[in-house]
Amino acid sequence: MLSQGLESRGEEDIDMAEKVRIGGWVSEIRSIGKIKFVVLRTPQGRVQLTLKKSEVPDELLSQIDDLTQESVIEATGFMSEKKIAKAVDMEVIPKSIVVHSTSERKLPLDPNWKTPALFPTRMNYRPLDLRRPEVQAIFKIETSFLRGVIDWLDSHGFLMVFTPAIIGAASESGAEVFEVKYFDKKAYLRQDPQLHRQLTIIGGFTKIYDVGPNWRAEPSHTARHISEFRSIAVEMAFISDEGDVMRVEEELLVAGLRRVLEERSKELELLNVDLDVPKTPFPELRFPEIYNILEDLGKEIPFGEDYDTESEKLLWRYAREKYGTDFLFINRFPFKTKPFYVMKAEDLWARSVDLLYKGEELSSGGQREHRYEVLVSQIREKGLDLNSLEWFTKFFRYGAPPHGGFAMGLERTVYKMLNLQNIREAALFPRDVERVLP
RNA sequence: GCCCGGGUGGUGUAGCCCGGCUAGCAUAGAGGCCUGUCGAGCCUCAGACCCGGGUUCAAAUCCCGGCCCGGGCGCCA
Repeated sequence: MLSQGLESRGEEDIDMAEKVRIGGWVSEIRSIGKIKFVVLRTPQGRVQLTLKKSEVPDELLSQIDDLTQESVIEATGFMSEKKIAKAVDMEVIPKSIVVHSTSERKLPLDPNWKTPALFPTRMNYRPLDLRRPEVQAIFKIETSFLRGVIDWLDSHGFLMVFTPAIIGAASESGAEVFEVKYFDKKAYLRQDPQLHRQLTIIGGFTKIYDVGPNWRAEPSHTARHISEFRSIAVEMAFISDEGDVMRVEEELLVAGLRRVLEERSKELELLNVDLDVPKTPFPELRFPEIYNILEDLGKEIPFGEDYDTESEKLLWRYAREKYGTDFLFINRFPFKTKPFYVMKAEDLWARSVDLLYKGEELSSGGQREHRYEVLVSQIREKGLDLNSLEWFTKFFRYGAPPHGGFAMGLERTVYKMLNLQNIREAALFPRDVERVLP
């Protein structure tokens, strides 16, 4: 039989005449002479068990003597008639206590956060770190955001699909991928579900999305990169141009943010985050005008070249001042800096769109090239090997609609939304160059 | 891949520049006192210089190497 969740069990029992059964992690134990307090972290909030020597059996009191912080216990008792404790959500007079698990006394980090632990310590002992309400808030918000996005996509006719995570050919330019042994062959973990989304479109599904993991073997040492991340990847057919893709992207973001505001006001408050639903459409800046804007901001980028990280920050502040938003589309990147599959707008510029959020790249996308001959000539232009991409390009010989899409990094979005110091905060068990455990 | 910074009790820090008494503080831990809330308080105890080599009468402190970690750039989500 499946064990019942603590949350539902507790709520049921409350209905039955103030008798409660409540389980949780011991957050504090205080002994004041002939009265003892145990504060639990529970799904219902912070719950104080109050044990007065005159009111509870001696066995219970001696049980408390051996209790340690972070042990897991379940108590049965009654709601206190008057709640004297101010700093907790509920006060309970226990009748019995079951100790499920005793924690060691010296903790590698303190979930009560009296002495804040450093980042590596937190990640080394992530399960204890996750017990902190502020940390849990991040993942509750993440879930609500994703749910809002998915509901929007579903209600707008997008089909949820799952494209493969193991791919037989390193996509594009042989960028940094993780190699895996695949029977007697080599295979790779996908860095993006991009190419298979396109093939799914060629398969006749005209509106799809794929939420799943991606891996990058880039040795990035920054606060905004992890080696494994989730993306919300959308692809749609019969678009008139990349603008259609941008409209979907901003609406889906708004739907996600709106859901967060609806469901997670407590968590936002806990994290001290002011969240607004941005106005649509988001402002859009295009190359080559970007060069002039940057020059006015004191940044010179050679014509035809990509901009850098500093430019992203400059453009954010520029857009904030001019349009009052943290979201900004950058369109028409130089074709030479983009992959072979993007559609050109003119010879030099691509229908290739990034979405910046508070100065960082949330997503990349745009319109893809669907014409076989053009695709092949772009592969030649990039100096790539036609044969190695044939597994992908050959399907374009049998009917491909105009299409486009984007991939939005989930952890990145949450990291920027909540003004976190590090993207790793938005991953339960982050993977990076230094870390694959726990 | 390139560059910068850092490793001191369980946790978090001071000390390092300018080498020298028993390595300071906070918090957590152990023990004691207290019948209400508070990050409760007070008293006692225990607990640390990443590893290896060098310089020196003397190294947490200076030098070299290693290991581990954080960040910036590049690349990207």
